[in-house]
Amino acid sequence: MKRIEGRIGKGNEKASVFFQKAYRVVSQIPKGRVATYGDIASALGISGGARAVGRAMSMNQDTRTVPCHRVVRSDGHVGGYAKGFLAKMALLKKEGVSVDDFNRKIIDFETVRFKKFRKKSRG
DNA sequence: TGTGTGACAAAGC
DNA sequence: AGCTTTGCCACAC
Repeated sequence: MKRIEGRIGKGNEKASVFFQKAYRVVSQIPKGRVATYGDIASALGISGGARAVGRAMSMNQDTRTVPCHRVVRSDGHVGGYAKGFLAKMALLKKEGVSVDDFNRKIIDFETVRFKKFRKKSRG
């Protein structure tokens, strides 16, 4: 966990353990795939704590350490982004995820949806 | 200890 | 199909 711990320290020293775990789960999302806040929360062990996850994402300023842009809403909406949903859609499209610029929603959401999270990074 | 907030989620109209 | 309301969690004051 120290790996991320150091990264988070980059202006986010207030990050709690819960946040660090959230970042770790999000970082598990492979390229070209997306996940929902609820799934992230569930992976962390808190079902219904989607909002808490959202907070963790918002708190994260290092978009390079954590691919928070791969986290979208359960309804397929791209959701928000520290840099703006525009940047979020751009990143997703660059990775191969089809996004609707008009409705700002993920195309084939259920297809690119990644929910094969693991509780421990040890595999 | 209690209240307010936020990149959410599900239900109701 | 779209908006509004309520519920949830963890954090900050």
